[in-house]
Parts: sequence; structure tokens; C-alpha cells
Amino acid sequence: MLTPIDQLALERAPTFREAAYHAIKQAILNGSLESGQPLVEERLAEMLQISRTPVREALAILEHEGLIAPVYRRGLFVCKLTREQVIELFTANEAVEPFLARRAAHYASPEQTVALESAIRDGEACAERNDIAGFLRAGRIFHAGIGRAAGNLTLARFVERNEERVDLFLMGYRKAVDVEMMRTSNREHRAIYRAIVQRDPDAAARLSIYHLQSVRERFAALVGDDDRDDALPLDN
Amino acid sequence: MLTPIDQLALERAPTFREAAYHAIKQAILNGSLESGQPLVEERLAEMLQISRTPVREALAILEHEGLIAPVYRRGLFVCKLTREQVIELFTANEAVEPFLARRAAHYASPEQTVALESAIRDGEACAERNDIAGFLRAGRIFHAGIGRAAGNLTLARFVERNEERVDLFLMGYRKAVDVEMMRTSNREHRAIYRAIVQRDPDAAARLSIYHLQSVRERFAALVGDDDRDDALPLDN
DNA sequence: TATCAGTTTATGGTATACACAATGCTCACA
DNA sequence: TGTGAGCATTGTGTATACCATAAACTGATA
Repeated sequence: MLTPIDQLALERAPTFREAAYHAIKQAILNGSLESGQPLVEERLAEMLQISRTPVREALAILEHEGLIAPVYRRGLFVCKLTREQVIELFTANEAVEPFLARRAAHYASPEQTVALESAIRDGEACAERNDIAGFLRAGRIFHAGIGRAAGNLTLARFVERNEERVDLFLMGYRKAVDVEMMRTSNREHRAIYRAIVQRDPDAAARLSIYHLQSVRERFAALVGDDDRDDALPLDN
Repeated sequence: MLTPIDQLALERAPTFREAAYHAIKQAILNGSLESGQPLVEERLAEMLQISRTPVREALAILEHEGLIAPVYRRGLFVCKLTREQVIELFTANEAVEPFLARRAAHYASPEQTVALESAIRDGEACAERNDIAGFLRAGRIFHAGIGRAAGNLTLARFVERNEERVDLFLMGYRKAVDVEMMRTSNREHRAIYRAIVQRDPDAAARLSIYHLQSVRERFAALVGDDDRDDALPLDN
């Protein structure tokens, strides 16, 4: 997984750098690039059928975003976040998401609510066929969609990046994710969605908070207290 | 302003890319790189005494952060934000900063409060000698310091980036910034600081909200209703 | 088995080349 | 004097080749 950059990719991203950035990020979040092995520039360039130059620039950005981390002169590795870092990300989202849900209930346009619905449906379909990566991706789209509907691109992107990093962590536990977890999450998404459609800001914010707590609990159930400290201390 | 990368710069940033990133960002926020003229890679490389490659990588990151924006095959330009974008940034910070101030009042360590105090003092000194760029920089350090004291690096960095973009905008109006404005802002910072030191989370949050509203008002007074729409529609 | 030297690998950086796009300039022409 | 076509210039976006460095691997030797 990490196919050559074709015409289609270039239509969405004007430059090779951008296309490579998206392709590599996708591959990381799909789990196609396993987090143990290093990302070798030349290999990536070969896979994408481009030269090292735009690959390096894409990697520089991904590094800055905290998805990959360099070990000096040893290579770039997909980040292994610690539990503490993930909890920090949860906290960050808790500060922001209820705020966004509230505003989304105020401002969401019809097209935006349609986008939310389709993200939920996508998530549901992925859950049923046990496609973890797809389920997580749909979740990111849903949360980012709320941000957009709230009319604040800055916060929307912030949440999206946080979700990406959380999902990256969760992919490491994907064997432990079961269908029921995903279904629960989807139900909560749908509840938030309904509150937004019904223009009920208080409910949207409340349900958003509930969802985040619920996610935290599922996270604790997944990760538990096991002190698997194989995580590299890589705080980009 | 944009001196060659020396030993000192390399000590703080391990690679040329990182050093270039910091140097260029500094120059932009100092106002040394005027926002009208393009940032020419080769010129920057020459000034920093390095080759184009690390400069390009640094620029790719700055572009991704929304401080500079490319015009396809015409060059990179320092972003000119619109009023609407700045207001979006204010809103984002309003969602986050009271949250951080509250937590900082809980968790701030002695070293962290010392850092806050020194940032405030720096801001005061800059205000008296009418050093706008320095005053803004001190403000960024103060706000980022609260984020760090709150124990959430993710949110701290988010606020810091937002402040950077706001300050970039404000530098465009630096002729209109007067000492009294800066003094007012500094007083508000000091009030937040006191609440944090006195371990009064409610007061810290309240004063943080007050400060943000006050900043917004000063912003409106500065920018007013004048429809100077010379701003490029550059939303990175 | 343990150690040490040589080989391999891949980054971080330099340098160069070139297509393409946009801009500016020149100069002929009206 | 004013206009416009064509050319030169500029600078990005990408490719390519090369090097120093440092870590990892390999294998020979004691």
C-alpha cells in the first residue's frame, strides 16, 4: 500500500510534495507502514515513483506534525505515542470539541450535515465489516466535519490532527478493538449528529462531552494498566 | 536581519532545516521580512549561508503552519491574513486559553511561574521602549508558558501557533499600536499571573476570558471597519 | 565466546541541471 | 507617443549525483 502518484492524486494535490504528504500519511494511518520499521526515503520515493526531493519535504512536514519521528542518522520511524501523550490529546479535544459541537448546532449548513451523516454511515459500514482503519478514518472525518460546521477551520484542523495521532496509537491495538466498541462509538456520533440537526446546542455539547468520556473509558479498557513501555520517548 | 546560521543556532536546533525554520520564522515575526515581497529560496539560502535544500524544507513547514503561502510558480509570500481569519484565531484561543489558565493555576511549578514572570517583565520593558515585535514575542512566550504550566504541550503549541499568526497580522498595523495598548495588555497578563501564583483557578480562567475580550476590543479599535481588502485570500 | 575492524546503509546536506510558468523588458510598429 | 508581440529573466518544482557522517551489520581473529 503506497501506490505511485498518479494523475488523480495530482489533481487533488497540486505538487508532488503535497501528494506524497497525503499518500504517506494515509499509509501510516492505514497501518500499511508498520510502526516498527523505518521509513526509508529512497524506498518511499521508489514506491511513489518520484524522486527523493519531494519525499523529504513531505517527511519534514509529517515530522513536524508528530506522526513520524527521526532518530538521528538512523532513520525516520512512525511515532509510538505513550499513553500519557494520548491522554494529553484527549484532554486537548475535551477543551475544544464541546465548544465546536455547540457552534455546529448553531451554524451547520445543510451540506455540512449531509457530510456528517455520510461520515457516520461510512463508519457504521466499516464497523460491520470489521475495518478498523476505515472506522477510525470515518471518525476523523466526522469530528473534522463538526469543526467545519462550527465555522472554525483552525479548530477543525487542530481536532483532526489530534484525532490522527490518537488513531495512530489505536492502530497499534487494533487486534483488541471489537465490533461492539465501534458500534457504541457510532451510536454516540449519531446522537451528536441528531442534536446538531435539531439545532440543540446544549445537547450537542453535552453529548460531545459524554462521547469523549466514553472514548476515554474504552481507551482505558483497551490499554489497561499493562505497563508495556516499549514506546519510544518521541515527542516530535 | 536573517544572519548566517552559526554554531549557536545549531546548538539549539540540531539540523540546518530546524535552524532555518526558526530563523525564518523569527524574521517574519520581527517584521524583517516584509509581507509584500516574495521569499526567494536562493536569497534566503544565501543569507543563512546554507543550500536551498534545508531552506525548502523549512519553508514547506512554515507553509503548512500558515505563516507563508505559495503562489504557484510565482514564489512564497508572507501570509496576509484577513480580519475574518484573525477573528477565527481569537475564537480558537477563547476556546482553549481559559481552560489552560485554570489548569495552570492548579499545576504550575515554581520554575514555570518564574518563567511567566520573566516573560511579563520582558513585555513591560519592550512596551516602554516601544518595541512592538518584542512586546508581541513576550506575549507569545507568556501564553505558551501558561500552556506548559497547564501540563498540556499539545494545547500549548496550538495556542502558540495561533498567537504567531495573530502577531503576524498585528505587525502589519504596528504603526497604530501605542504604548498605552501594550501597557493595558501587560497589566492583564500580570493579573492572570497573580491568579495562577495564588492558585486561584476560577480567577485565572475569568481573567483569561477578560483578557481575550479586551484583546478583541483593542483589535477592533486598531483595525476598525476600514475595508482595506488588500489581503490575499491565502488560507494556507 | 568476545572483541574489533571493515562494510553497508541511510540520513543530512551540497550542488547542479532543467522544464515550466509568470513577469518584465525591449523594440518594432502604428 | 502609445501599444503590443516576442524575447529574456526569474524562481519554483523536480530530478540527479555526490559526500560526510554515523549507526548497524558482518565476519575474522584471539
